[in-house]
Amino acid sequence: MKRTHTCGELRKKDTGRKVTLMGWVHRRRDHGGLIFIDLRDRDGITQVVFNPSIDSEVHKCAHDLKSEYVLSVEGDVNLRPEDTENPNLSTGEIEVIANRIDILNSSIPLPFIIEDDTGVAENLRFKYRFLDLRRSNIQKNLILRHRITKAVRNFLDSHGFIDIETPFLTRSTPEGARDYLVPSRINPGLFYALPQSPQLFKQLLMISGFDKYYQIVKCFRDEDLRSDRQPEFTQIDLEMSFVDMEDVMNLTEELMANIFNETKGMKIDRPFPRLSYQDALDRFGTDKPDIRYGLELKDLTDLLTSSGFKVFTDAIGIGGKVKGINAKGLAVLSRKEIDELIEKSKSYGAKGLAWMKLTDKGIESPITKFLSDDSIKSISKRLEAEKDDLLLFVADTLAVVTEALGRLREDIAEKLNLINEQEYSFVWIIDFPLFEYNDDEKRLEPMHHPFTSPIDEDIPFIEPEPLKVKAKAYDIVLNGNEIGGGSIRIHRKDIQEKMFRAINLGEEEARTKFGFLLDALEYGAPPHGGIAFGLDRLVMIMSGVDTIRDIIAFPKTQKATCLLTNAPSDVSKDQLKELHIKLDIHKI
RNA sequence: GGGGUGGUAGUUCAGCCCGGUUAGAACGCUGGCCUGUCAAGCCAGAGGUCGCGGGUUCAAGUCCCGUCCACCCCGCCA
Repeated sequence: MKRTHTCGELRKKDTGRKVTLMGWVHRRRDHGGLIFIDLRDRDGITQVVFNPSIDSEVHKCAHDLKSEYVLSVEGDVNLRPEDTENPNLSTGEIEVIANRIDILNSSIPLPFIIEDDTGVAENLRFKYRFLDLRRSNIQKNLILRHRITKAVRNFLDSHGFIDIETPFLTRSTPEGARDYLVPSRINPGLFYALPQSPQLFKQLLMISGFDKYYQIVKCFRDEDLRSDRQPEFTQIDLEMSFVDMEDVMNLTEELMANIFNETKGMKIDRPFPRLSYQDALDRFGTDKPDIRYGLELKDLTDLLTSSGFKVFTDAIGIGGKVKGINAKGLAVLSRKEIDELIEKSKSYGAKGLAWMKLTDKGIESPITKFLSDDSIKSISKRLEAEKDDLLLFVADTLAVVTEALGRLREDIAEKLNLINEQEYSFVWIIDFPLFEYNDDEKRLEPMHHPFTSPIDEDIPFIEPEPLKVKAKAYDIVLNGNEIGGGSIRIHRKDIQEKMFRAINLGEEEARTKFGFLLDALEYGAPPHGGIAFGLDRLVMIMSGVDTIRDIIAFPKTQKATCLLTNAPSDVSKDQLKELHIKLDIHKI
């Protein structure tokens, strides 16, 4: 009992061969006489024909087959009769005339049909994920994922990187996301934390002299979920010694080009364009811009300081800004559609959205009466407005204007169909500030993480003017998704201490939390830096799906539960006792 | 923690605004007919805790309140 071929393999040239196929009954078409079975495995579908005049016993057996029965079928490869070929199947020129059938297993009726374009609710799919994963488009995604990680390993191996595992049971770190904790049975009252990333370990490996390290590794963050965020996710993590930013960025570009070439046969243009953090915000309203389309934000503040429109002048008066975008050709929008845009802008934090239509009848707008002809002209010029365009304006604090217009820009790109789904457009974001001010907690925080190196010439300003200091950090953005980020690290103890002082991390606290790193920095730490990529997001984009749940075999729901296994679950009193844990749950 | 969408047959949905007959459709399932289909076709049939709890009413799938689940978003995610 051995299969000779998979269900996606047989072609015209195999005509006449005796073959054995194994797979699942995908579909049955019973004509009373002839019975057709689509036999499916992960490789494809082959039509099997049961003809009563060839073997009545086998034909009778085929009569009882149901969806998802598992079969072994022996038969002859037959060139399909003229006009019965199926161009939708890779095996569509042939069929297998069965002369023997073994039912390897039966199946009870399914909760849903196994088909690519399923309309089935996700909660049902996740409860029966083992059936959901039989769908070929999900299998395709996971196979692409496999090919991507294989390409990554081949590439990094050939460039001298060594795959080293780092612990999952490690210590909690003070900053960053909430940790997943694991109680220690042997050390009552103490906890491990699952790593949010292998950051500190990979730096230690550099200090150990491994020079080039990589790992494709699970990371854990106990934060709320989104369509592109799961509590456990996978990073392609790498670190190199004796390098500067250019080396890491160059290697990254080569790696990405290699992945696309190996898995999709696509050439990726290099070098990737670069945007400073500030330019990204100014021009696109986000630090992860989708640069497949224009629709850039333009600052109009200088043109409107003395306009007669109170909404604009009031915002400018308190130090705010007025910015606009040109929704090319959208003057056709109805009043109702514009109202929808206004509603959207409000949900993005703006107080309102001013607009101006350029029609063949002239300018149509509720605000022109407050503006002089000159300022209308200069606004139009700056936004490169032409007939049929729709101009949109937001006036508020810079942060609100940026956020609202940045997100409106994405909505409009979608409305205007400006997004080419076949295009993959990388961009580097650089020149990040080293620190940002946390308004809620009234303190300075590292923008990236506390081990990020400042640029050399800014080192003297770390303490006197920390917000002016730029970091040796870089994010890589693909089609509007942040897919990776990294930095050159601090390798000198004195600078690391300055950094901790700047974020008000006391010497004692720093010692407790990172003493091992500070110690290690004193024993000849080489200059080093690296980057980590979100594998799930990369695979999601390359698969053309819009949630990472579709490229993870067993994903969790938005409440971080697994509908298949029902995790998380109760544990026994004994288990808790052994861990010295008492529950204290506040019910409403 | 907050805002939004959805939950009716195994599945996908209609019915809900405007309460009132036996809650419908398609697909799937079961049985029958059928020798070139590939979403096979034709005929017949079975199948419902209208998410759950409470309220209003002569009467609730439909109105009101609460709650659970899934999804989208904000906060959060160095």
